[in-house]
Amino acid sequence: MGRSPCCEKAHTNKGAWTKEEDDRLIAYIRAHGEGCWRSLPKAAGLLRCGKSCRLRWINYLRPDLKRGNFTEEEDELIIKLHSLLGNKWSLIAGRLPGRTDNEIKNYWNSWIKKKIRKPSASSTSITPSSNEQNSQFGYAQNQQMDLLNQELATKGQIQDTLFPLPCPPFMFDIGLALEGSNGNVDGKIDQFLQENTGLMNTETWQVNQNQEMIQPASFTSTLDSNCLPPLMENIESMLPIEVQSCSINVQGQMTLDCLQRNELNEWVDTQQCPNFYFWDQAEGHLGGQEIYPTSSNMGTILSSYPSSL
DNA sequence: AACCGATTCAACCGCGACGTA
DNA sequence: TTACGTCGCGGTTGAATCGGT
Repeated sequence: MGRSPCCEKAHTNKGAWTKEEDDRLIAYIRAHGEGCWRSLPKAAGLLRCGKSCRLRWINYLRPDLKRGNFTEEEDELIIKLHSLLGNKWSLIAGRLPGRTDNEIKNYWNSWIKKKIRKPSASSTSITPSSNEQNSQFGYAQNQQMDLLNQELATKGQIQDTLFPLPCPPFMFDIGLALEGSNGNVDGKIDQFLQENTGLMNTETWQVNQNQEMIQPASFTSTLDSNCLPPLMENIESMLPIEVQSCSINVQGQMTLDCLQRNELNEWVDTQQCPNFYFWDQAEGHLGGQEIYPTSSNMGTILSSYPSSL
């Protein structure tokens, strides 16, 4: 026994919406407002699933939608937000008035594909990763990765956006950051962006001199089609013993949960998750709170662990 | 003009989160 | 605590369109 269907599929239309259906939906929502999508189709005289109505309205019919190409500013913002939020399209869309999560997702996916497929003369070697997700593309993953990285490294504006920090870039789990935010998601994201994009200035990060600065073009490891840049740096060469997952609570305080490396590696292996960044001996401030590598010589922040599971 | 591969984007699907009884 | 209903999200699909030959 599975989940009951969200609507009576036998009596619902699927596929492209007609002008008449659009008109009915618009008229109904103008008269009654959004909400109660399940009952809306019947009330509006539509032979559509409630979910379909919601999607049509949100992605296409809403009067406040901005149509047309993305501006450079929007481009930059999307990249910046994606580097922080990952595939949280709805959160990203929330920062771009008039844009929908679906639109941004499509845009991102086509943009990344374009980047990956762009030909290039050179191709430096990349250590093949054992991660099986590398094979999810039907082509030479490593080479394409390299091309992408080269492009990113040479595209000044985007690079500045992606790597504005004197410290290694990394990703946070915004979900954790927002935990307990009591609905003030916008405020938290604003705060989060301020703290982590423009943002973390030179004073706030002091990377150990022995720590080789990570250059964008040197990215190795995995990349899925939805995540840029790849943020796992040579996990096999990590020094390790002990790593920590990092989350930020609503007060901006860091919560560090220690994980054994084995445990981490096991988890990483099971994930198709390039959203990690590791670094040694990083110290600095985050969320107004000082960060120091703890007992081990490796201060590591994991993004997305394990809350996104 | 016709064909065909590439790209775009609207729509669908399944699942998790959340509220409520 | 559990079961159920609803909503919203993210991944995926496939039809339409574009662009090259």
